[in-house]
Amino acid sequence: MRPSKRDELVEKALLVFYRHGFHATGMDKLVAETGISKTSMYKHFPAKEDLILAALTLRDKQFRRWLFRRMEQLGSTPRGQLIAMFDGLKEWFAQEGFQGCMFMKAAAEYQKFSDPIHMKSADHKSILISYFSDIAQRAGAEDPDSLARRLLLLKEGAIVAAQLRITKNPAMDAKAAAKILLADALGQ
Amino acid sequence: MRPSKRDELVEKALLVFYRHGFHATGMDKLVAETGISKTSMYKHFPAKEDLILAALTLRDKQFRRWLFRRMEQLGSTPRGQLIAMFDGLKEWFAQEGFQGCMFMKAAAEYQKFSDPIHMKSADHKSILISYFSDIAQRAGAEDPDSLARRLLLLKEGAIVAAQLRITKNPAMDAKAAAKILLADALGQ
DNA sequence: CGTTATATTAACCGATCAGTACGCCATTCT
DNA sequence: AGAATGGCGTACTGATCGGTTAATATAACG
Repeated sequence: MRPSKRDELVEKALLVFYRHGFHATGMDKLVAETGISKTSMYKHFPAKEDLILAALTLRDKQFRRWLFRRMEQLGSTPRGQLIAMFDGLKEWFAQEGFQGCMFMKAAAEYQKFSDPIHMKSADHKSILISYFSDIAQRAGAEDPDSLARRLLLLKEGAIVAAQLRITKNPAMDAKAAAKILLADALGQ
Repeated sequence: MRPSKRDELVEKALLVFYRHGFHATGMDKLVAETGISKTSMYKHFPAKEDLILAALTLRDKQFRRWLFRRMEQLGSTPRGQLIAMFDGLKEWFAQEGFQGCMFMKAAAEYQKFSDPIHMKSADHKSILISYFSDIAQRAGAEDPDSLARRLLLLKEGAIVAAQLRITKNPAMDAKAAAKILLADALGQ
């Protein structure tokens, strides 16, 4: 099944938003970069906000699929998978075109908690916590939610550090810290 | 010398940028919110970017002064000060009008590493690391830089979590994690 | 009081913003 | 072949963007 014109638009818009930001990306620029006419865009999405939300939905799906799969590939045990997350992050940070977390940036530009874009960004992170918590429970953590929240802090911090390039290898810093936290939570 | 108009402008601009974002804040809106004429603004700052940089400089000074003082007040030992940072963060998160880290948001809107705004944001975080590292050394850490980087990850992660409200008490999650990392680094 | 320097209002600039109206052109149905 | 349909590019809308210009108002200082 060939990708529909709509999906093609969302995919390309996602890249442009990710690279240049949301407010900084005008619809005209989107037309120029995607080659899709403005009329078509507004036929699929009545407003820019709807297009942004669609892009975030796609990003959420893409990112989770990639991260979860990579964790499974790199880690053989539940504990190993949690630690492998940071190996996955390292790969992500090293990718050309890495520009930080799209949801963080979206929340930074649309700050109101009631804004659908902000809410969507928060949802993405909540889903990650649930996933981490499930694995933490299988790993035998006494308080899997607590461990999941701590690992999320390390992950988000590492992304910030990578985006700003304030440290050389934030993913491995986070990995080292995660090992210590895991040792504590799982009783070695 | 009477309080300069320039400082007044920067202070007010800082608040508006923090609350509404950078691209979303036009110069006309700044005129409306500060009561300062556009001509005066452009006399002090030749471009919007210069005003943003001045606001970030002020924010850097304000935030560091506040955080470092609070750490000294709440912690009596070097180790205690590092942990007290997260008590300080908790207070910050609870403040009305808390909207996340201004430098994160600035870096999110001005993504190019060569952009002065991005560089300024990264500088702020680097200074924090140095400060943490100094304290970590006084606390007797074997590798104070490494410990400082890990604590920064927790701090940045907590700010993200607080901004997005994805967990209830990110500052205390980070504090608990920090205690574990400190116990490991200081061999207690 | 007059001169000078500074701050103000307000209009204005071209460019761009999100969003819309319209006319061209190819396909399809008759 | 001819009419109708629907997708698409173009050009336009009023509003706002960052930034400038000119004339006026205010204050300081001799």
